Formats: sequence, structure tokens, C-alpha cells
Amino acid sequence: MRAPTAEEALATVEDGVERGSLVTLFGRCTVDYDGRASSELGPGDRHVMLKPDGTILVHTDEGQKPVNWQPPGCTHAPGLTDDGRLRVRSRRSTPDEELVVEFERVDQVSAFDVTDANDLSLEGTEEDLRQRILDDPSLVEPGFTPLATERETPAGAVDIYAEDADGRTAVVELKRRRVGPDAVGQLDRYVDALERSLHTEASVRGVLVAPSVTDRARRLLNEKGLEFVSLSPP
Amino acid sequence: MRAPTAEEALATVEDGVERGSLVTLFGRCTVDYDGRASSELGPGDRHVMLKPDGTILVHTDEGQKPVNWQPPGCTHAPGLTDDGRLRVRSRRSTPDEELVVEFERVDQVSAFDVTDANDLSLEGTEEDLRQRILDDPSLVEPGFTPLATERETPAGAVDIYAEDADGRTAVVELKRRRVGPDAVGQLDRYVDALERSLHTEASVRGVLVAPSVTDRARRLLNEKGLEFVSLSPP
DNA sequence: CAATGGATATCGGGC
DNA sequence: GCCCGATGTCCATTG
Repeated sequence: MRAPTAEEALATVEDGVERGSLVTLFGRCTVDYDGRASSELGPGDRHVMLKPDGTILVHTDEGQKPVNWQPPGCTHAPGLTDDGRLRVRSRRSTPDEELVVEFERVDQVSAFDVTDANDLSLEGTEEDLRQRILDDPSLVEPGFTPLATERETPAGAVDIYAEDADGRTAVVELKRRRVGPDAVGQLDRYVDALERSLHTEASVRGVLVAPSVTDRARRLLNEKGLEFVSLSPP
Repeated sequence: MRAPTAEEALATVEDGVERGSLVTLFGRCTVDYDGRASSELGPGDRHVMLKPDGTILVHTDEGQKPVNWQPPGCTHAPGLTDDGRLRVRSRRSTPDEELVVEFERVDQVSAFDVTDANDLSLEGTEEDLRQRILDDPSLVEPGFTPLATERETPAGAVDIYAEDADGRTAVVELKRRRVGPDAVGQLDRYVDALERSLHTEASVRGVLVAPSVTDRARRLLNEKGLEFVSLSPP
């Protein structure tokens, strides 16, 4: 298939953006970004995708993440440079950001009409782990009784607010996968905030529920007097 | 351009994967994922990208993130289903994961040879903020003297380990953008660990350096006796 | 709008 | 390979 001229490519991009198509480009280009940070990328062969929601993605041959991008909400402004090259500017505000892709050569340009009514069904999330515990609280420990989920504290909402067999208040922090020190700090903040806000004599138990913990997280749990229960999403 | 048959598409994908090209597909497909979590996605029009490093990305018309994906390191296994449809399986181990894309219809298939020697130059990172402080420590406060970066503590490496004008030890945690409670917890862990490991009488100062903090983070800083200095990456 | 925390996070560096 | 923290994180949810 013959490579398009800059003018032909521009026409396809303009029409595709106008019509709400998903537009793709492949060719040799440079990329400049300026916004929350700023970056420059010299010439190379890359794949560029413009989505009708304002997303732009620039992919190289490596990595899952685009080498440059803009999130949804941008306005795509295709055009020609003074020396007749295809250029796409994607701009947004809050924050003020712009991505500019300039093509030395366009190998292919395509526009696709997308019909996608289907939603992703995903299993194995933290929400699934929470439901597993609510369905059978004894998985945490015998006599464990959840009282609320997402209960607000001055430090934020706790995943599960509960009472143990002895009537002591307990806070559960859930993680769908193996956890490090961050999750311990998070749980500690909740326990601390709850003990202050309840201004009760008895201390509040903090329980981290996750498949496993790292050594350092385990040490932090011990230091802070927090507990760990091993449990995975269903 | 005529849409390829499943056999034609398969030949292009097989050849492209074999040759180390970047392969793209557009068409109506279903997607199944099983691994760290699992998901199903019913039929819809999507863009699929196979990278030579083993990445696979499935994009809909919305969002910056692919609706399904596999990170680098997968083996792409294109083939035909029993009823003659194009199917691409991408598999990896550690963790054991598989993504399967099955096409009801292929509108376009392409294979691109990618030459990209250029590296991204990025400015405005936490590293840039650190350099800014090392170049002029008085930006933190008069008499501030950095002694080490990435100094190890039992809780992890601190961004900047320093001494203030009075000879007190100080720990700096850097963030390139506005911070929430998690950064305060991180700084607190470092201060705590250092005070223990130095077993010194004098307490260690903890200083959070970032453009700004949220209300809750500010409250946490006060509770913990930690400090904040407003500073942005250059 | 900002804020908060989850994510199949991804990515890179260190060990 | 695991661990740990940064990320232009993105993203949904909530106020």
C-alpha cells in the first residue's frame, strides 16, 4: 500500500477526528510534550492513536506504556507545518498541557468507526475480597462481625469497620495482593484516627487482610501492634 | 481497502510476529484474560497491538488505558479457532497469565518495522527537584546541609539525609507534585526508623518538600510533628 | 473542581 | 527473582 502524502494523511486525520473515528498513524516522527512536566523525543518510527474522547497515545516498539500521551479530554488539532509536514497538536486545560507530534514520514493512516457496547467484567479485585469476607466473616477470625464498609474516619474511609468476639472495635484494611510498608502505614493511620475520634478507653484493633506481606511490612506491623490475616480474592 | 480473510490476517500476524514487527489489528473481537485477576469482554470493535517485546494492548474508543493488556515478556501465539476465526493468545509465566483475543471480523491488519533509537528526555521529575535542592540547599532553609541522598534506613532509603543550621539531623522526602496523606506516612516511617537506628537523644526532623499539601496531609504533618516546605521541580 | 485510594497498575533500580 | 518507591501515573468515587 502506497504511503500517503502529508496532505492526504491530513485529510484522513481531519475527517476521522471530525467524525469521531479512532485514528491511527504510523511513521517517523518527533514528539514534544509540555504540561505537568515536559519532554522531548527525537525522530523515530512510532504508532500514534487518536481517540474520539480526546486521548492521544504514542507507542514505540517497546513497553506497555506509551512513550508519550495525553489523557481523555484533549482537543486534537491536526495540521501542516510551514514546510508541509503532518503535525498533530493535542491540547487540554486543567492542567494546561499540549502534546505535539510532527511527522517526517507517514507510512500509514487509518480511521476506524468503533462500536463497542460491551463492558468489561473483572474478577479478583479488592471488592471481591471484601465480599468474600462479608459473606463469611469467620475467614478473618471466629466471632468477627462487620458493622460497616467504607466507614469514614478523620484519616479517610476504612475498608471494613467491625467488632471482634470480645466486643472490641476492629479496623480491616484490604489488599488484593501482597503488600509492602505503604499498606501498613495506611492501616495505622486509620487505627490512630479512630482511637482519637472514638475517645474510648479500649484500643482499636487494626487488621491487614491480604494474600501475604513483605518482611519489612511484617516488621512494621509488629512495631505498630497491628495484625495480619492471609486471605486472597476468590 | 478490502478486509482480509482470517487466513490472510493470520499470515500477516504470524509473519509480523516472527520478523519482530509491530503488528496492529482492528476488528470485532472478544477478549478473555486470566492471571493475577481474570476478565471477560464480549464482542466489540477494538484496536489490538502486538509488540515485538511481547506486549499486547487492546484499546477501545475510550480511555488512555487499554481495556485489556499483557506487559512485555509474553509470547504471542496467533492461530485459527476450530470455526476458522483469527485468535491471538499471549502468554507469560511468573505470574502465569494469558490473554486471548478472538476475532469475529478483521477489518485491518498491519505489520510495521520499527526503528527507534531515540530516548525520551523528560524534565520536571522528582530527580530534578532533588538536584535543585542539592544545587541550592538554602531553598529548604538557611544553613541546610545535605549529607547524602538515598541514605538507607531500616524503613527504606530517604531522599535526602541532611543536617540543619543547629546540627540537627533532618530527613527530606521529595514529591514532584501536591501530596496527600500517603507521603506523610512515608516520611514518618523514615523519621521513626532513623530515630531508632541512631539511638540518639536528639529527635530527627522530618521535612516534606513538595509544591503543596492537601488539608488532611497538613493535619497529619502537624500531628506527627513533621514540617513542610513548598518547592516545585524546576 | 479537588481529594482519596485502588490498579491485572507499569517501570526502573537495588539486592 | 523480590522488594520498594516514582509515575506527566490513570481512574472511579465522593464531596
